[in-house]
Amino acid sequence: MLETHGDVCRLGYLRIVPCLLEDNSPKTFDFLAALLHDIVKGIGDRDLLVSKPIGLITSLVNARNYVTMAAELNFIDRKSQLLGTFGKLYLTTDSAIKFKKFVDGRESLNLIELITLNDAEKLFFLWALFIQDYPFIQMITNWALKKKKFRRQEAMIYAMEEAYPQALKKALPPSDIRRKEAEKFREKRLSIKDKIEWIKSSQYAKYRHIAPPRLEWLVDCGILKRSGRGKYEVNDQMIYDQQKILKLTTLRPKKIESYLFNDFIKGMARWYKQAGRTEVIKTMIQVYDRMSFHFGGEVNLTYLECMTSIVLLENGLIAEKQKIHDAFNSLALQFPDKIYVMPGGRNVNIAYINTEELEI
DNA sequence: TACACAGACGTGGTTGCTCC
DNA sequence: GGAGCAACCACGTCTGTGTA
Repeated sequence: MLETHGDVCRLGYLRIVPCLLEDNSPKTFDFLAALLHDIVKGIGDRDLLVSKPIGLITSLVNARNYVTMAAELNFIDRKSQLLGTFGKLYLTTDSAIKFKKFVDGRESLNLIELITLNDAEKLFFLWALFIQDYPFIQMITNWALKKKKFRRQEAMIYAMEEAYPQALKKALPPSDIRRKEAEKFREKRLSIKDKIEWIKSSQYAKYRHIAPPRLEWLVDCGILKRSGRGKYEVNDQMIYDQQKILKLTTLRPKKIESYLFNDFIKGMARWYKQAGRTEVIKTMIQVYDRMSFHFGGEVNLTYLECMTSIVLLENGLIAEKQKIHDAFNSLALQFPDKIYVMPGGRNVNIAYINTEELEI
């Protein structure tokens, strides 16, 4: 489960962080925040935005909160202060190229481009969030989809007094004091009769930092939309199948990748052209090259398949993970001396492709 | 028009690292 | 080992504004 700050509402900013770490030199969070703040502070076309989004970076302090969020999402590895797994994975997308150029000053972006995710990125962040914020984000998503239309206040009450204690129960040992505290949230809130006193309470401060960002992340991923100040509703224009999102909210982390990139992605097929075998293989090799650059020689086969699916989506094509897996296997049979899989422990398979000598 | 509350903007306390 | 400092975390509070 992620530790959050109420400011950190726009997922789009997180795409910049891996680009800042691509040189493979460790950077402190404060230094990264200063870089991030410097890069985005000049972009001031906020008035042009129809929806007036919240969570824009306006100060060094909230840039710092975005860097912390990047670490929570595993875009940054806290220990080494280098790229984390999801940071490395993001750098293998086509979309990352635009942000690398932006960071280097070779391309300029406006605020809309900076905070808006394309469909492939929405899927990428959905993946990262559902893995890293398990099971809290699942519960909130499930509640929101069933509720259809709601106010921020009621979402906060549900999130903090029902979902949060349940999520902590799954995430923390029974002895952990935070579990016991969370179970008393409702009782404590009801004991405060005066609304002003409630809003000034430390418990309300905690609510505001934990629940609202998650609603905004679901807006960025295209599942919810804002329908006024503090109001949300399910986005009826979303590219996903609502039933499939509901199913996604019931899965354990181990099942999420497989479901997201097989059944779930099928629900998006009406918007995309099916990828052919050649397109799948060409993209997979391209993604492999990018991944081996960031991960070293050892490329996790599951990640390779998921990222191939995402990069295909960026190019208007759709292919399920199973189809990509089959393409990999058939290629491995065709070129046994250039492509193979080696066991990497804990059921993780490492793919090796000698791309230099491979002719497709 | 009042006030409830959303959103912005900190800040004090804690942790952990480095150097002597 | 402990002092000093930087980095980091967990709330806290103020202001502006949408809504009843």
